[in-house]
Amino acid sequence: MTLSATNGNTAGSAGDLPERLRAAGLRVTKPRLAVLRWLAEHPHSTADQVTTAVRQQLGSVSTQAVYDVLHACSGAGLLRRIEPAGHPARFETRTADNHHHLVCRRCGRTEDVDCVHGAAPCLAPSTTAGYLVDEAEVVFWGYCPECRTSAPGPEEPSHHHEEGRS
Amino acid sequence: MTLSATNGNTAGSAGDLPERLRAAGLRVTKPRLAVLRWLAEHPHSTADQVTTAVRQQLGSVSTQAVYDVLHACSGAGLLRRIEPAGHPARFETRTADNHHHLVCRRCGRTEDVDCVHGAAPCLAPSTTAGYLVDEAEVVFWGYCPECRTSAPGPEEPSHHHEEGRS
DNA sequence: AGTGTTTTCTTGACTCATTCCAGTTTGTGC
DNA sequence: GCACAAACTGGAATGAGTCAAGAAAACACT
Repeated sequence: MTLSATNGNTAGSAGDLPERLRAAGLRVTKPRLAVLRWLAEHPHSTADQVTTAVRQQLGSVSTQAVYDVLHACSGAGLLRRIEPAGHPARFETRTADNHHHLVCRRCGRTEDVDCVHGAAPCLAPSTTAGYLVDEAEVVFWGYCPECRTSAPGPEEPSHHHEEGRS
Repeated sequence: MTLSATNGNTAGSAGDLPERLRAAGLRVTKPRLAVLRWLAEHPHSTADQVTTAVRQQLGSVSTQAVYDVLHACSGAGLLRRIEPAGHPARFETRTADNHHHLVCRRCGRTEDVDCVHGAAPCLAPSTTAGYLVDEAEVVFWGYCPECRTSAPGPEEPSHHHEEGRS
């Protein structure tokens, strides 16, 4: 753990990962670095995708380790977890700004969407029913470019419901 | 299985359920009536809660039957399914209007929220990345009145069957 | 009403994402 | 270097939901 430092941070997208981990009070381990590095370049990956990628890099990593890393980093604010209904959870490194997501109903592909008003215009429900609201999550559902053109696959139970939304 | 019919529709809150089922092209069965009747009075119930309730009314109903009813009615537009991240799916009978939801992070309790004041803004993502967007889902996360006051313990499974209130 | 056909319900096994457990390894502060 | 706690391994388990084959019931028609 001495000479290999070289900091081969080619992308340099997320700065020093070890530093950020330490700053968050987390130990610097190979699985964590690999997970964070992967997600920095491949946002919105599922736990499964992360696991596959990390295994290719490190040789062998247990499923549990990946979930643990994802949880630890999510809790520490290094990662954000998004769970589109009907799809496995996805993770991203963009945690600072408030943005929403665009999710493909069919393949689950997810993209970031900045809120039109920049800030958080959606954070004001008309009635809170006594709830202490701390977050407004907005998900735009649709079909990604690829799924739009490809034939109607297995997913897609023919929802023929088109309501003008509000 | 003969005389017990008597049509004891005491509640009759949502109009003629059999009529609505037929209008939707679905057969009128006891499980379906029971599920719809329960959901009309207990919106945002989980499949498990519905199953428990229906079993108390009809004696015995299979899990599969409940899921089938929920699916059939969702597909026919009689029910709407909501899947808050990290919580089992919930169902409601309000399908006509477009409204959003307020979900308790701890117990999953869900309430309706009429459209946000400036509703339209969020329905127009700044970038669609080529997606064909057909729905904007808004979920307000927070803590319900009960969970706000109760101990700040971690997640509470709260498998309370038959929550007969609302 | 009786019959037939289609849809719906039952039972039970199964998938998938995720978590729990017990034991071992590894990073970090001393 | 040493020790301890945090992190990882491997495997089994959980919970929500689905699939499949056969039995039962609902609707339609005579």
